[in-house]
Amino acid sequence: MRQKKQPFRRRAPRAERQAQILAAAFKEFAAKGYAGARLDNVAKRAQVAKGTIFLHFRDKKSLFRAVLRSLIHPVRADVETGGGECRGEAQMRELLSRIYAEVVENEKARALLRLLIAEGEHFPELAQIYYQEIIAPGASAIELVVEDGIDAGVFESTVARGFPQILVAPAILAVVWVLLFGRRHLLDIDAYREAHLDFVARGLRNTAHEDASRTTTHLVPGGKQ
Amino acid sequence: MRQKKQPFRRRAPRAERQAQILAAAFKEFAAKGYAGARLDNVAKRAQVAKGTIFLHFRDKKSLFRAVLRSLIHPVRADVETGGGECRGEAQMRELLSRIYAEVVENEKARALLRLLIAEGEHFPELAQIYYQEIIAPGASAIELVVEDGIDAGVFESTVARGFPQILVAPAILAVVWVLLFGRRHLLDIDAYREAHLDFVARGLRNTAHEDASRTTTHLVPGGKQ
Amino acid sequence: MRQKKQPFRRRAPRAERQAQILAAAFKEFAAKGYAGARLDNVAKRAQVAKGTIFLHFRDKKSLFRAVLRSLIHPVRADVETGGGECRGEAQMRELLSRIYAEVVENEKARALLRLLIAEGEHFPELAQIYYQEIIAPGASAIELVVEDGIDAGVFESTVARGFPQILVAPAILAVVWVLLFGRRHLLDIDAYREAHLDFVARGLRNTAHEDASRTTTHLVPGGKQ
Amino acid sequence: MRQKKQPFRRRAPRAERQAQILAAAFKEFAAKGYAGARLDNVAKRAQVAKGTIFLHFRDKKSLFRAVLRSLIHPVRADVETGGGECRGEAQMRELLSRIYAEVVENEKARALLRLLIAEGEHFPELAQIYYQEIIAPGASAIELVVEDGIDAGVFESTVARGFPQILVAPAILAVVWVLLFGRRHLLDIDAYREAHLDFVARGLRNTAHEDASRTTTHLVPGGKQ
DNA sequence: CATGAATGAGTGTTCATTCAT
DNA sequence: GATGAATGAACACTCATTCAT
Repeated sequence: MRQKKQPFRRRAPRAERQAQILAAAFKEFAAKGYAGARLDNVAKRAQVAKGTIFLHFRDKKSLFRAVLRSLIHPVRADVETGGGECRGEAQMRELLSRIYAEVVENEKARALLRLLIAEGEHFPELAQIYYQEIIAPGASAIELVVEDGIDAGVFESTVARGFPQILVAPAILAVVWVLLFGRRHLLDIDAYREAHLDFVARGLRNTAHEDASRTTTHLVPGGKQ
Repeated sequence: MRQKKQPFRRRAPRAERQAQILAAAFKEFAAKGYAGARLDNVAKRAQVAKGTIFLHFRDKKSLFRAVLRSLIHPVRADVETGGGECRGEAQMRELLSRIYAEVVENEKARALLRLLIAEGEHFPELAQIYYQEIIAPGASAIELVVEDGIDAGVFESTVARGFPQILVAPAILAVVWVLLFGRRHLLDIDAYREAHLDFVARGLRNTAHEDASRTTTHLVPGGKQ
Repeated sequence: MRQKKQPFRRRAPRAERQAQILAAAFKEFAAKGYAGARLDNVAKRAQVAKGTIFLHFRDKKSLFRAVLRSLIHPVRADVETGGGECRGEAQMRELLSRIYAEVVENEKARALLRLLIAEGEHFPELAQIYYQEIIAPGASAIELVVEDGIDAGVFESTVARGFPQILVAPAILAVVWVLLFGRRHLLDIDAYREAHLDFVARGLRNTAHEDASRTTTHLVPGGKQ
Repeated sequence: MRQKKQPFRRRAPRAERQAQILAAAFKEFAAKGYAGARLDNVAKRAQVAKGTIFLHFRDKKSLFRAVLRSLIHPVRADVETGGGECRGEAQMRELLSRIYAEVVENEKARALLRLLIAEGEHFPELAQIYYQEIIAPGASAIELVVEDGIDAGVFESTVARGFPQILVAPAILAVVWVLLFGRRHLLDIDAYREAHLDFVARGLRNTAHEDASRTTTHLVPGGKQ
């Protein structure tokens, strides 16, 4: 908290400089795509000389890779921070709500998806990393909740098995929607999320089981926006 | 000043030439994105001189717009060709199956979505057209089936109302999945589609109603691919 | 004068077509210069297909040459149409006035000069033709009047001899002025011409001679425009 | 994507580089006109990479403007460096002689005039600058000398008033002559100048005044060239 | 003859990358 | 290390010229 008296360094330390550039590059790539981005602009945004970029990154491709990697990791961290203690429908609702908060309503996560969709073919290892770091853990988390619910008898056993994607799909659609239509055809995300959660709950619910879980509906916080 | 060699010219009707160029441009744009595409390559692919492109399209942007428009319209046509005579679950299954055939398993439709996600911000009118021609009619079609099912008493009335997107979302996720992971993490589309249809059916079904519609399951053709 | 009933030809006869193109090309070259002119525009202005130009002229250079030649000849004709019967100052005034009418106040003649100044180095034979057809005869005409005036004792013998250009120079300056400043710094051509004529008259006048010629001042018509 | 060879770079101070490019561009524009000039050639002449031009000038137009401006200013400076102390005819002779030295016999000034005549319509602000910096001051200088001569009684008051252009016109004609005919029809500039000065002197001289000023004739240096 | 679609070398301009300072 | 001037290959786009129709 106290102001240090600039101990020794003339400029920002290496890591800080790198972070500056990454942040600037993210903005530029997100706005223009890989091919459309100009390193001149990145430098300007980072308040750094153009040549400096090349001291930290071999070339434009490396910079792009570094940017995407730097976007993937924090999302992953978010995904991993564990869930609460509840089970069944409530747990599923909580999990999906976290996905809304951390992906759908997170501009960086949306930009990441856009860049991966747009350029993924030319940077297959990034899609791979994304899969390993985000998709696979996410899918596992969902499957875990489903299995647990089945074990507990509150979820029907046969539905959507093997395809946890089906349960998150509406969240992904929401991301795509925002990417495509942005401010033009606004989606009421809070209402949409609730509809999604209800639909999933209904789809999973074991109809043979006594209908107690229903009561937990809407107990999920509304999201920040 | 300027010398010519052997122009080797063949006159094709205007529309044909234009179609050639559009097809070539589609491939190039789909492969490289807007900024990454090279008109040189488009010309090569179309077996046409570079200058010829500009005889048919004012500039790169116009060509891009024309390509996307030419992709949107056939999809729209597909969406419009009406469904069969059934109602309720069977009709919903048929409708969603058509979406799989025409969007998920249609490379052009996937490429269209990729390009719109990638460049939509720079060509907002294209996203708008896409919305009007594809999204809005698609959503209406789904809502119609839902309303009809509710009227017939076979669908629960309260679920996913106002958000038909939720019902198609898994199909869109499949598209995104293919765009992101392509051959790397193959999705068993046929199985996925069935899981999706079952889940939707389950989610919509009016549990108070006698359970007859279930029998129609799996009557849908497996898709081409 | 009577309308012929289109004897046989389908299109304009060759010479007429050629004249159309020349007229159009003149406008385009005058407006844009040689390098800046576009044959597409020439064709449009001539209401002819682009290819047609090449049926009448080998290439752009030939067309340019033909245009300038077609401009030079009529001016030459104008210069040659003989003068009146007067001598001395009155004759000089008449001669210079004709130059104003035919060169300074003639848009085509001005455009010709501009094109020759601009491109003359690349088309030396055109400057040569211009010299032979316009400059040399013009200079001779002036010298003739001067010699005649000297013989008649009304002009001083030693002045401006060998350099008839000096006497016309203000007219040329007027052309250059219009080319440079056009509507921006309008020259009152009528007043300017009179000042020029007066100055020349004064410069030539034999002061030993009785001052009778002075009376002819301003008897020259004021020019059209 | 893009590979570099051996950049062989030498850093010159910004102004020096700019001057290199301007000088090269002047040569190219003077030789080919605006539209005919090739920036490739400019770069070659300046021994600079093509891209370097755009580091110093936004585009071809800007470069052209900068070239013309850089030509106008020194001429202006020349025009301004004041005259001697003499008056009347001698002063007029000195003034006109300076115009010969600085405009007629100065290749850059001639090229400037050619470019302005050729392209002035497309760069009206340049003609305007030329007017303000060169034509207007030049005209004023001449008028000053004329007025002064009239006040001193050595010049006739009514002649060429309001049109100082008439007095310089032969010098401008000489420029145009050189531009049109160059080496083909050489003008003996020294003799021409003397004829011009004599003619002007004669035209201005107050015949009522005692004829003393005549003695100053031919005291003017012959010009360099 | 006339047309105008087609050609492709050649333009102005950009921008990732290098390197002298 | 940091800078930003310099590079030049690569790009979008032009336009004189050709020739099948």
